[in-house]
Amino acid sequence: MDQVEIFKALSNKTRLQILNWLKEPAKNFPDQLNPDFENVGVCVGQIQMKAGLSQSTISEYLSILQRSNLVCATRVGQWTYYKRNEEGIKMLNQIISTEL
Amino acid sequence: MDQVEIFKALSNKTRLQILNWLKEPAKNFPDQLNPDFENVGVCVGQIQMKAGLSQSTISEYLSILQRSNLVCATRVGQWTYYKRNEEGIKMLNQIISTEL
DNA sequence: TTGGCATATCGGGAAAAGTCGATATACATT
DNA sequence: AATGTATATCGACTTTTCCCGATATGCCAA
Repeated sequence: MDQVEIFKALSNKTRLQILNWLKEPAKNFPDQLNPDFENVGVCVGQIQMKAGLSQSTISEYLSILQRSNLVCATRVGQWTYYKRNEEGIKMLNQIISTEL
Repeated sequence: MDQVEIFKALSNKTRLQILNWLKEPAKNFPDQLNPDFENVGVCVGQIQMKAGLSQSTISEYLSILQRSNLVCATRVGQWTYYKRNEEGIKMLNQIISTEL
């Protein structure tokens, strides 16, 4: 994975916020309906409402984060749930502390 | 310092390379004339030659890195020497490992 | 199978970043 | 003072990013 792409993914206030919100889904998305959301993640609509940007924008932001392995997605029925990809984030930490 | 700005500063291949080159000035800038360059850093012209972009572009890139506390500058006569700001880079590591 | 949601993708307009050449500034030498 | 050199800043142009609304896709329920 290209380092530049990862940093680009992180170069946006909303995307950084999403990553942060997903640290504590229960706290940040109290209206979440899916009872299993702690495992599976938070659906796009919830994130969109919280971010206050358009549906298409948030959908794209999430796929940008996904391409950089910062979040991962699970499709369940008509919903796509996103959660942090702690593996990828850990790897980023290593890249930064060793290669930067 | 705004996290987004730091990530933007890192969202460019040449700027990442500069940061890396400055890890080992002696190795990466063998034509360096200033005998004290290990302490003071590498001058803009040397970095520009190595990067192969225009003088104005590199000058701006260096000030972008400086604004994010990733490098620091020392003016000596008509030269400006840049070196890594290890303090700032360490702080970035902390930001990333705690806040991301 | 038709309609209704949730999400993804497409096309576009506005803003920001990338990059250059030209010019300005600042210092050093004659 | 005049010239030369190193760096910074400016103005312009191109490419990329930021967002949006509209449309497409995929799934579910009636």
